[in-house]
Order: sequence, then C-alpha cells, then structure tokens
Amino acid sequence: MKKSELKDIIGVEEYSLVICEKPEAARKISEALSDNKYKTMKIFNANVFLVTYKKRNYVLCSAIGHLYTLNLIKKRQKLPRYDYSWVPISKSIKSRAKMVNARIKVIEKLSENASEFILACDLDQEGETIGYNILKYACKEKQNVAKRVKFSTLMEDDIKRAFANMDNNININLAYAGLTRHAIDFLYGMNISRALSRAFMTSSKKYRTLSIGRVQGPTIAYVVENELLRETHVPLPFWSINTYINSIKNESGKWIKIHYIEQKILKNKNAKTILDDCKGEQALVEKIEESSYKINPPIPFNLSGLQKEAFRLYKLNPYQTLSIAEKLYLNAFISYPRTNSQKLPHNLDCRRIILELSNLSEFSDVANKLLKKQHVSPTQGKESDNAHPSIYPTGKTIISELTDTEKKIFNLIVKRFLNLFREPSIGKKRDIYFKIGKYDFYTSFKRTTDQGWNENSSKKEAMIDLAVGDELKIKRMKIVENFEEPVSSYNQMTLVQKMEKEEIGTKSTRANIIRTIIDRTYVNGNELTPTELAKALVNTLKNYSPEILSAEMTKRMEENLREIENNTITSEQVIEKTKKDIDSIIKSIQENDKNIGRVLITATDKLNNKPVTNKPLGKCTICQEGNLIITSNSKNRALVCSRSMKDECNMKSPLPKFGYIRIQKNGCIKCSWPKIRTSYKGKPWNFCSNPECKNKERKK
DNA sequence: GCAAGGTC
Repeated sequence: MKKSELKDIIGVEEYSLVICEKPEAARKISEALSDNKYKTMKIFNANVFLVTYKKRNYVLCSAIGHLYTLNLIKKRQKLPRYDYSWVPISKSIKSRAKMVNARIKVIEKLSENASEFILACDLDQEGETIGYNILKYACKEKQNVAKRVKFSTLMEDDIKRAFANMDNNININLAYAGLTRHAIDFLYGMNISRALSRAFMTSSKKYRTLSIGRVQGPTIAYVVENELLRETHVPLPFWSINTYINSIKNESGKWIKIHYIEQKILKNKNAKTILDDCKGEQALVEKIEESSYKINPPIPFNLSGLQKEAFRLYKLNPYQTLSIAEKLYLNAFISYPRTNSQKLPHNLDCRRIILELSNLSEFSDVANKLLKKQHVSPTQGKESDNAHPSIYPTGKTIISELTDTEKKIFNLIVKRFLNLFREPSIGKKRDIYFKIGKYDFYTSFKRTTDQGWNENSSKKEAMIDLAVGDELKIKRMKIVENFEEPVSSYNQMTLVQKMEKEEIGTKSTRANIIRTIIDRTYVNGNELTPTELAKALVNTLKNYSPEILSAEMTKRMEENLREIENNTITSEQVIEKTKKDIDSIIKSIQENDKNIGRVLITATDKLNNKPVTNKPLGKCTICQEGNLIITSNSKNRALVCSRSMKDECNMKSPLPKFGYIRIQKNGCIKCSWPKIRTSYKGKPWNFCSNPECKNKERKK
C-alpha cells in the first residue's frame, strides 16, 4: 500500500493517532466523541475509525491486547539465558500470526502520517506497557512524545473529559515497571523450567515439559500442602448433645430441637455428666429476645463474583465461566467481563437497560416493578478497577442464538443486575434461651416479613409462642459422637479464590494457570489433588528455589515495581538482581541434576499407577505397640506414636518441614527412639527423632 | 519447549 492510497482511504490530511487496547474500546471511544457519526475503514482486515471532535481529526486504531512478547534471541544451549528481546507475538504463536501482524502493519502505516500520538489503552500497568511497546516498535520511538488519555469507564462523559484533559506524556515509569514484570517472569520461568526439564533428561534420556513460574509455583504448593494436611489428618472425636423438647406447655405438641451452648464437647466424660445431670429436669424458658433483620440486595458482579455464583449454582468451573462471559461480551450482551470492579458507572442509563430487559419474559415482572419506581439506584460493592466497571447487561435481549449454558450465565447476570435496584429483604428473629438444670440451651426462629429482592428468603417459619418461665418436657436427649473432618481438597473455584486471597495471578489468568498445571499433570482434574510429580517437584524446589513456591516473591516483585514507578530504583537494577538470583538457582540445580532427575522420574513413573496410599510408617520403636504417624498443621509437622494421643506413649518429635520421611527399621542405639531418613538439599540425611538424644546430628 | 499477562 502506498502513502497516497492510505490518504485516500482515510480522507484527511492531518490527524492524531489514538491507540486503544482492544477493538471494542476503539469503537466505543469513536461513538462517544462523534455522537455516533464516525467513519469506519477496513485496513488489512482491521477496523479503523475516523472522528472529528472539536475540529480535530482523530484516527482510532486498536491492538488486541499485547502485540509484542519476550523472546530468546538465539538458539543456544547453556543456561542461564538472559538474551531476550521484544518481538511481535506472531513469532512465538503461529496461530495468532496473521491477526497480530495485520494490526501491527495497520499501526505502522497510520503512524507514518500522524501528527500526534495518543495512548488510550486500559488505565493500568499492562495497558501502559502494551501502549509503550506499540509506540516504540510500531510507531518508531514515539513513547516519549505520545500523550495519554485517562478514563476509567467507556461512558461518553468520561471519554470526553479525558480528551479535554489529556496528559502530555504517557506514564513512562509505569511502563518500565510493566516491562520489568514481563522480564522477571520470563527469565525466572524460562530458565528454571528449562533447568528442571534438563535435569529430568539427564537421567531419563526422554524429554518432558516441566514448568514453573512465579504464579504456578505457589499454586502447585498450595495444592501439595493441602494434600499433606489431608494425608496426615487425625480425626479427633468430639461430642454434642442432641436435644428435643416439647413445643407447648404440658401438652403433646410438636417437638423442637434446641442446642447446648457448646457445639463441640471435647471430652466424652463431660458430655455424659451433662446428660446425667439433666435427667428428670425440665427445660425452663429463661429469656426471649426479639429482633428484626435486614438483608440488603447483593452487589454488582466482578469476574470472580460471577465465577463463584456460576460454580455454586451450575458447577461451572472458573475457566468455563470466563469463556462464556467473553463470548457474551463479544456478542454485545454484557459489558467487559475481565474486571475487578463491583461498581456500576455512575452515569450508566440503568432505566434504559431495565426497560430493555423487561422484554425477557422471565424477568418482565421484576423489571416492570422497578420501572414504576421514581428513581432507581443500584447497590455498589467495595472493589474497584481503574480500567473497567463491574459486569452488567447491555440491554440486548435477542437470546435465541445462545446455548443453554450461555443462557444460564446471561440470566445470572441479568438477575443480579435487576436485584441491585430492589428493596432489602426484612424479617423477624426470636432467640429463646433455656435452662435445663444448670445448663444453658437455646434455639432461634426466623420469619420473613417482606422478602424484597430475596425470593429464596426462608419461608414463613412458625414462631413458637413461649413465655419466660414456661417449663417444657424433654422429649429426647442423647450424646452424638462426631469426628473432626480433614480440610477439603481444592476445586477449581476454591483454588482461584485462594490465589485471589494470596494476590497472585490476575482476574484474566488465574483460571488459565490452573488449566496449565492440570495439563502438566501436576494436579488431577476435578478434585484438585496433587500428583506424585507435583509432590516431588515441590520437594525439589523447596531445596533449590523456595522463593518461586511462595507468594512472597510476587509481593517483593510488586514492591520493586512500585519503586520503578516512583523512580526510586531503575528497571536495570531490579533485573540485575533477578539475574543474580537465577544464577545461583541454576547453578545449584545443575550441580544436583542427577538427584533431581531421579526423583522426578520416579514420580512420573507413578503417574499412571494408583497413587500410593498413606502407608503406615512402622511400629513405634519405644512402646513397640503404637503406629508411627505424621501429624501436621500449616506450619509444622511432627512424628508421633498413635498411643501418644491417649498419653500411653511419649514418642513425639518435630520433623523437618519438607521432604519425604522414612523410618529406619531399628531405633536409635542410644535411646531407641525411631531413626528418621530424609534428604536435605538433595543429600540423604539420617538422624534420631529424640530431641534430647545425645547421639544425634540434627539440623535446623 | 519453557512464564505471565493482555486479548481474539
């Protein structure tokens, strides 16, 4: 294409080039600036928009997320490798090549004639980075002259305000922070993943992709740690008192269940005493408290809110929900779904959307009721997001093209949206306190008086009419034995929530990263239990690169990035430090590659077999009767004799936090406590479990 | 090949 041809297509001599992060944003900005009177042009199969706003010409083009990625420069063998550069994504991902190349070519062409450059990507670190790379590579070094428009929703007012008050520069330090984040993840991920794969290869002569990274690491570790808790769970017993009394005085009315104030009684003896003491007694009504309660409507969906609800109601995993939400967004049913925000834009025309939604038969009643209100105002949540508002329906209601599952998600979003404007659910509560002998019991009743938004609010439950001083017959009282349950395995939803809580990954990547670790056979599909490979990997990395298994790495990195953003440290300084860390990790992995390889291969051999069940560690070498078991909490673990629970044996010993534990056949020759065999930094290590034993060489 | 982060 020649310059003159491009000029013909665009039709104006002078223009500012506006660079957006995604096609939808370019269109929305064009609409907002031009009162919908913009011109659409197709260049290399990509949409470009021309608008005239306040007598200036703007040509709007868009990326499709990142157009550039990091790449190793040459094929070389030796690790570590630090020779990276930014290249068009097409070079590393073939399937996206055409689309990305087309976008880059369009921007290159348009930048040749542009008199001004304006960055309009999302208002966050990645947005600034995406824009920086486009300005630097596609626009040929315009990152220092480009201007920046800042808006946090794609509403007309916000966009116009942003164009009236644009910054004279992009936030270059924020872009540097973003570039550094990419570099750190790339260098850590590539080098350590490769080092592990090679260690595997030295022992097996077969290639196997082993991966690890700043987010994968802790995520795998959470699954492994959780499983360790489950495997070493000791189901301690506890007791509760199951009590029913008559519901009316001196008559044979319905039975009601009442609760002893202690839900869990830790000693059977105590439960028995209570039962004995209560024999022959009556339940005396001691106190009645009445109160009313209010349940406010729910808050707007952000992505994780939607994922949680879709999982709860339909067992859709977060990845499925995100995929469906993306499709709904691309077909204009809903707003942008990859958002943290729980707030609707303040100037959203909610009434119009409600009116459109009233066309849906399922929601017409609720919508029509809302439309009768004088004004509608939604609830708002706490979370916010600079780049996007919460998820809401756009008002498009032609749902015949949607599959059943897509309809479910769409309906969930519509229902939530409408509920935001409805009245709270109100009810009454009555708490009744009893004395049986000297023991305290209670029960409570709820009754909804105005269900408001909450159609599922508890149906009218009978409020038992009792008065203080009433005495009621005990109909049944017995002791029930229960056992402490182990923690649950993660599923895809709870693992996403764990990642969210620990602040690793992002709304757009968490569900994907879980898929990656499933693909790598680190964790099993539905109930996310770790495979032997994951356990071996985590144990290995604990020795050689513990930081990559911990969310602390992300925290420290983000502190560094903030410093880059504030210009108190340079990107180069941070990357130099990263390289030093990687140097020593790679060195120690290489020095122990045979050991590491052997451990990983042994683990992969077990992948197709049934996982080894918690086999007994052997008889206690002190009392010769109990079994040795490992107990643990989230911080420590210990070797104990099963009889120590009943104080019949005093074998209790702290264990090293990590590593596979084996017990030697014979006890210590000095003190006869069990001897433990484990490995420390890849080397076998034997020691006596007795903390007091003089014949020991314990390590910290 | 390997990461994590955007987006179609």
